[in-house]
Amino acid sequence: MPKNCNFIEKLREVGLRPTKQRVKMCEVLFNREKTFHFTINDLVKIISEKMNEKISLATVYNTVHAFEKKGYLKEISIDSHKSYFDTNTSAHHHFFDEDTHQLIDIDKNDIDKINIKKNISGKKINSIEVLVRVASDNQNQK
Amino acid sequence: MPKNCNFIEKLREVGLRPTKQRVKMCEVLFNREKTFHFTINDLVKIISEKMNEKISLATVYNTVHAFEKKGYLKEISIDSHKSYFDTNTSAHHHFFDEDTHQLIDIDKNDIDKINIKKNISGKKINSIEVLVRVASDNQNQK
DNA sequence: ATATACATTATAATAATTCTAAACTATTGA
DNA sequence: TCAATAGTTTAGAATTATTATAATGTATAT
Ligand SMILES: [Mn+2]
Ligand SMILES: [Mn+2]
Ligand SMILES: [Zn+2]
Ligand SMILES: [Zn+2]
Repeated sequence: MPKNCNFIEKLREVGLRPTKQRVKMCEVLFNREKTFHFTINDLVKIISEKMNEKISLATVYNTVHAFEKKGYLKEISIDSHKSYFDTNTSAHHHFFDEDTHQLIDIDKNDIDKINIKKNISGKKINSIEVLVRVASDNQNQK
Repeated sequence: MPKNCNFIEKLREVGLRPTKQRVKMCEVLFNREKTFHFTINDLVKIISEKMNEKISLATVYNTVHAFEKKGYLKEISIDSHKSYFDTNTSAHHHFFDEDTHQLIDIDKNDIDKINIKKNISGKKINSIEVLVRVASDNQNQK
């Protein structure tokens, strides 16, 4: 019944000890319907608001990186000044809203397949990702 | 005859005083045939090796940002831990070589036009950029 | 030339991230 | 069970990249 059981097993599967802190973070990160994009600061804020216990900043960093290494999270580069993370770990495309600084996944069906005609010799393609920067359309002013 | 004249005028055009340091940086950045991708550290190293005079780190930061604001440079996000800059200021696509951490422009003709079928309502698209991560193809081992 | 606004510089301050080492906890197996 | 062990958390220190400060220097317009 406690949905935590999922997470305890999930953590064990990849060899991470299911500590209180890690299970708590799993709940915040993975008990969601939609992809979650966040910065470390977002996450610390959410945890300290939603939960009543304290968690160390170092632990949030450690845990995010542990999850990243185990394939539960992915780091996204849109802004060289901040680290964004993503619960969608597959190669995928994003809108980046320059007004709100929000990342939004682009549905696979909403973009035509990308075709690279010429690659670099001796190299293989690991991923192809598109970043679409959007901002509010201010043509609708009188 | 001195190619600096270009840069002195170029700087004046956008209202930047053509100081010794700025002209020097222009030479390093824009006296090239191909697009130049660099980090601030790269640039400081190049200047201090190629030139004989000292330049302050703060000036390099200031000048890069001044050039960025005036449209001579563009910041590129591939790695949330480092700021990369690009002398190609148009919206364009990149290979990122994960072995060497080198950025390489993708020629416009080497990629099909990207088509986004569904946009976010009330937002206009500012740019569409593709990042292709590549790495050495290690299938060619005996 | 002079005045003025703008730039450069060394250094200090800030912010994000990582390190350290001591205290704590989950797991193992006697 | 219950220690022994390996792994984890934590507060705070250290590191790194970047930005701010404020004194000094320089370009430009009279
Ligand atoms: Mn990282
Ligand atoms: Mn920047
Ligand atoms: Zn995403
Ligand atoms: Zn480029």
